[in-house]
Amino acid sequence: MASSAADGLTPRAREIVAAARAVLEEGGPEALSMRAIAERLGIRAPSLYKHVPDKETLEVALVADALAEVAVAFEAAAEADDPLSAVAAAYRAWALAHPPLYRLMMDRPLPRERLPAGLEDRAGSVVVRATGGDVDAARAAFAFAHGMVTLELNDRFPPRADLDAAWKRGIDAFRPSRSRSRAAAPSQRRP
Amino acid sequence: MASSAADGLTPRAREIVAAARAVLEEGGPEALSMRAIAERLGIRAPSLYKHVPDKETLEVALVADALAEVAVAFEAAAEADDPLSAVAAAYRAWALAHPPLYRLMMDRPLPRERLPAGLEDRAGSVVVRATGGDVDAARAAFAFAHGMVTLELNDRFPPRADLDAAWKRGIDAFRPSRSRSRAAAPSQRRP
DNA sequence: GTCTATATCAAGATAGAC
DNA sequence: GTCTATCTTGATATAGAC
Repeated sequence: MASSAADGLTPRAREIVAAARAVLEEGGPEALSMRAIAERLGIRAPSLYKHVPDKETLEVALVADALAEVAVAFEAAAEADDPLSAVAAAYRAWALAHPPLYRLMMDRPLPRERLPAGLEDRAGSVVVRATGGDVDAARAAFAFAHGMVTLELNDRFPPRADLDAAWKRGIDAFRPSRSRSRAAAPSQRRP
Repeated sequence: MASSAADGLTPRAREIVAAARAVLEEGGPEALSMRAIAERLGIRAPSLYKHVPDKETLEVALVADALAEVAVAFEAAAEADDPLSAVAAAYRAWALAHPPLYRLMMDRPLPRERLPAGLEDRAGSVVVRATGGDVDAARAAFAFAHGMVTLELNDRFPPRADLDAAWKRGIDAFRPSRSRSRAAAPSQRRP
């Protein structure tokens, strides 16, 4: 649950990030105001600015923490017998456990220049390995998983839709397998 | 470009919806304020409320128009030799041509009770037919396409990523085909 | 490190005159 | 059908005292 400490944040700033996360996860994106974060800490909003320059810094910290957590979950799942299924399951589970944080992480371009170096690639390389090195399949699988999660979170499927079956159908489509034949040779370039 | 007229909106209200759409498409979601809509019409914001009850009604109308446009594009694409590829291409093209409208349509639950009856199903049934009646494949393909589009719109892929190849890889995975074998029999239920 | 007071801005919406 | 004036709310952020 906690996060890495390799960022440039003071201990008090990390407490503020933790409060921000709690506010976000409990109240959604609209609830994430400097006032609400301060209130959760028992202080006033202006006091936050002694520890954090602005709200955007908090959001970047939340995104970095989320990415790191997903990467950790992926690396654990990659050890399974069926890595692609396990990674997909980990992705789905994390997203459904943290909907507002997932949206904060995914609903806009990544602030790459403000993120720890290599963080983005950690999760990505796990997926490429899980598709047997096929980067096109890895990107397609990523898109599939992201699409399934957001459609699920946004209640876009019919009420009785069998989402487990849809997940399985998608994962099967991108799993490296001797039994699946395709016309063109799969691309084996590395990320 | 225009929209259906089967809604309960007066002609003046439809002009307001059109202005709202222009504001949204040109300025993004944050720009969509009642003030900005009014300004585009050369009037003041309070005047809008003589024609439209509130802002949410405008957003619902925009979503309904967007859904109808996508359905029309789908129905045209369904006539192609390779329906699934054509429908996917139509989806991608529409989304990339209207990013803020696409997000407005997709980034939250559908206001189903305020939408014209059957509108949601029109696009959905085209996809199910394009996957040969396999609803799991249809849902997976929908998720794949939605994921690709949003990741593309949000610049989440590496700068040099070959997205055309990823699209092809995904579509190939969900196309009904004699050459593709799977363990379990595909579900043939109808939506 | 926290406070109060305040600046600044912008949003949705209503009342009532014309 | 449009206007002005206004209400209400809520946001980020700064200044400066304690």
